[in-house]
Amino acid sequence: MDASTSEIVAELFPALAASPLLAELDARAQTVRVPAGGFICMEGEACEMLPLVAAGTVRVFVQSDEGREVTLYRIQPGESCVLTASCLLGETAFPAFAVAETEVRAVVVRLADVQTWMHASEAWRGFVLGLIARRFAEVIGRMEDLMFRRLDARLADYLLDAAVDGRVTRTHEQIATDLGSARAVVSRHLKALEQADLVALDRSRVTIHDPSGLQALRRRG
Amino acid sequence: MDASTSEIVAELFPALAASPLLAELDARAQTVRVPAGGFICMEGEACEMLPLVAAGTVRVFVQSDEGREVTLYRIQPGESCVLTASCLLGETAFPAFAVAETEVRAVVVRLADVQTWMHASEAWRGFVLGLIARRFAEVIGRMEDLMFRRLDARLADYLLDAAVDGRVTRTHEQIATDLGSARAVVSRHLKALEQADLVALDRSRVTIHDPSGLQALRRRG
DNA sequence: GACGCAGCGTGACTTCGTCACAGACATCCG
DNA sequence: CGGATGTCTGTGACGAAGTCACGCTGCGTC
Repeated sequence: MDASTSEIVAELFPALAASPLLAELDARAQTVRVPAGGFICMEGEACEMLPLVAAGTVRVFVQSDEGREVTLYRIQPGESCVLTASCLLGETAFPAFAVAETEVRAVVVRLADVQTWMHASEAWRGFVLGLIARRFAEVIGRMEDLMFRRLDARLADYLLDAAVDGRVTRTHEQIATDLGSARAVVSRHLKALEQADLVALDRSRVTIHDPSGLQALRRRG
Repeated sequence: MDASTSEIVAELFPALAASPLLAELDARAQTVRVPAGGFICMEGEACEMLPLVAAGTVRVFVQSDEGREVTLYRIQPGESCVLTASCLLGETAFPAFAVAETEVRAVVVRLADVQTWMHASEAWRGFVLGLIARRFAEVIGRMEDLMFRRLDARLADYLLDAAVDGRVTRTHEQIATDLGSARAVVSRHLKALEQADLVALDRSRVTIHDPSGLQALRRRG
């Protein structure tokens, strides 16, 4: 069953639930579904819609000619694709890829409405600006991480963060693209962690045995 | 001799020269000078001022604990420190360092005025949003560059770009921090370029002998 | 069971960052 | 002029990480 635009906004985007804007959103925005694996926006495209994610997650990443990838960040429910907003407002081409990781439900706002409300609504303005600003800082932090920290530290971090019930159910390939590394390198590091009795390895799964041991790896090189 | 705020804005920030805003700027903004090497903003600081650069250049970079640096971008006259704007608007801490490379003259706008004009002036809003959006895209492009291209390609690019009259008057150390690499590595690559007769090396200077040879290195690798 | 495929393990090699140290050059000063 | 000091550069040795290639294993399908 689908929630209406105003229900979604009221629940997940409380900053936008002020009365004049909420009515506008209800009248002019639509809700859409994107299947898992669907493209939200491609590199070099002009953007025409701003999606406010209601359910599911979107992965935003850059990709090299040879196919190597680096995940920039993920968009969670209650957030928006600020790169889209950014290229709407700066009139630049979208500099990355955005793909639905799971099925995504989103409220989409047309370019013209984005602009209109930037001028008319203080709530909208604050919402969009805040998102862009926080993502900008986040991406810069990610860059520091990628450039300055060693892979074993980042891997330990990642495993602790991505674990559900002490398990990370992802392939080495997926882990590598999230970390901006290569599959073979991740496999080697995971093997080393296994030999140090910090984790156990199965097909598409890493089970954490010693969280505090991983914790110790997070800081140092 | 110093130009007045309104003269600077009229010349370098034409987008802001519309009449009501220009008068406000003239009344409420100040011009400042920062000596070469002076800090504009430090990592983790809250920002209170937005500088609009009128003369000189500002280098914005991130730094590791061990002192390695990566230059994110440079602010030229007519531009502004959008990271400052971004953390004003998103209420996040400044995620990098900004240092004057040469003496810098700038019009500074107080936080309160930045906010007020975001609401009141369409010209101001468009100016700030456009700057943030373009920088965001630029930083992501930089990240792709750092992660995916080999150093010799980036070095060739850099030399062609930074050359004035076929000469780059910088130390290997400076080149390395701009490229996000290490001095010794840059020295080695430059030596290789010299042995291939593409450049000549002197103390604090690289002279380009074969631009098209460098050009050929830009893409591949 | 044979086959195909996705996921993983591993060795050989290259690129790059780190560390250490030595030589070359500039500037300042006695 | 000659030495002292500091900056800049060259280079070797090493480790960390990316690339390439190949083979193995578990698991589904026919």
